[in-house]
Amino acid sequence: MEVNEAAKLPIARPVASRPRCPLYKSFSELLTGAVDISSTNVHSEMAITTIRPKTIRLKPATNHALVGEPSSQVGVSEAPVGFGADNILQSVKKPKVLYKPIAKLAPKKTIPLLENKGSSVSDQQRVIADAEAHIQSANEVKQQHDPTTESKQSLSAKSGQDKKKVRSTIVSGSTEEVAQSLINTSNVDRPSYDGYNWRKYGQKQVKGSEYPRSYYKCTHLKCLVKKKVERSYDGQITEIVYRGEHNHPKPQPPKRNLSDGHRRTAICNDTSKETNNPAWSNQHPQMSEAYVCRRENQNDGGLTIHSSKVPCFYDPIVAAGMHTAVRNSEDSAEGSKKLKATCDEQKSKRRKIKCPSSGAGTSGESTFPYIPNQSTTDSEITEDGFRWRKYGQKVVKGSSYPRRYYRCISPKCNVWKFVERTTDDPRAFITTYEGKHNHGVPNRRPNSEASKTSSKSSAMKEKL
DNA sequence: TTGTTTTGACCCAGA
DNA sequence: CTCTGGGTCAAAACA
Repeated sequence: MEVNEAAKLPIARPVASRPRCPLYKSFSELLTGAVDISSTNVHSEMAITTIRPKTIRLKPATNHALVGEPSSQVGVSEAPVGFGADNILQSVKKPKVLYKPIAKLAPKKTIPLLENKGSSVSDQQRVIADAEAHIQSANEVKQQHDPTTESKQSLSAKSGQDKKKVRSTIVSGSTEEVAQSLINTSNVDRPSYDGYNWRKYGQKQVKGSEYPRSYYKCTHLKCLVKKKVERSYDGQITEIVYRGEHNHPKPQPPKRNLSDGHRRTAICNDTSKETNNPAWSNQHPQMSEAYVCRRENQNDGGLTIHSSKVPCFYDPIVAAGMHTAVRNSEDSAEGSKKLKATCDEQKSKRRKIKCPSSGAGTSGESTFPYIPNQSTTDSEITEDGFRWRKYGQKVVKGSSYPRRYYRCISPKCNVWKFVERTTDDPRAFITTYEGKHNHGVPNRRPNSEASKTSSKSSAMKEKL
């Protein structure tokens, strides 16, 4: 006790403040990234960080910061994709660096720097995020790479690549077609992701997870829709859970495009910019439920949906992407800033909105929403590391494709998910997860198929 | 000036 | 009743 007290003295309460340096992302992000990148360094740094009077954030000396950190961030956010680990390391080494860049979405503003040093950070991030988001949202791309392997690779090797490369990588990971679709989609704005604008109203470190969970509200005045973004303890997957239903049309993405257009261009050919987005949003205009998008490669031409714990090669990316995806809405929010005109949503300062029905939509509960008539007890699916059993499928209004429902086969686990095809592209799927696994991933795939099998066995063991 | 993000604190439900 | 943890609030800091 005494010791603690003593220790406390020097420690001031951290004050909520934003990092001025683009390099430094939000704490959560940083934390996340740090974890992803190198737990070791992170820890040490973290320790240092903990004892700070205030949250110290370096101001972005645009120059220096950008050089090392942005990249690092970039790397982080797209670590797999982008910058070399060196950069990251450098940033880490910096004495002042309180936070280690984490593989995560760059704070809106870092992205541009990353990609186009000329453009604003936010742009870049957006771009990246968008791209990823699009990718994800647009289609769940198959990833040929073993998730696990991927993640590792992403951390180390990928860091050296450009974001573009990253994207390409992603693409490559999936079939070329997919990749292209991804690219194209990626070109598109994020907003298209879900097409709504969101405001982050909270973030919390969730027990059992290395990554914080973020809470977002729809910025629309009368809209009570909320969503939360979460990453698995592996940090591999991001989970987006939507609650409630939007009682308003989606904000128009277009302006955003204009403003962001150049970025996108940078990232990809912005041929479809807005258009692409629409794909997703249009197709799922009313999805107010929880969705999680994951990519996975499949040879069958069908998409494999990663459920919540798929370690993706660029997990960070995926996560980031997921994040971004999730953040599309957020992005849009940002875009909305600039484009506010577009959005009818005028946000009043923090209004207290209580989500009446957090349970609205599917997300509220963990019970399985859909009880299949059909006795479709398809085989188990282990795409995300968890084992799923298809228990039904039905056609949802607004969608021309049937939605397939799966639930975790773990006896005590109420987690369920449904996969919905979003576009004409058979590989494009949106996976919505509901609930949280009350158990670990059966097995973590090391790398390859072999690992898969082994993982299965391990999973079985765990179950036992 | 206004909206967004960060983040510790608070509230409440469940164990 | 207490403890734990998730969800939300709201001041401060920023853009």
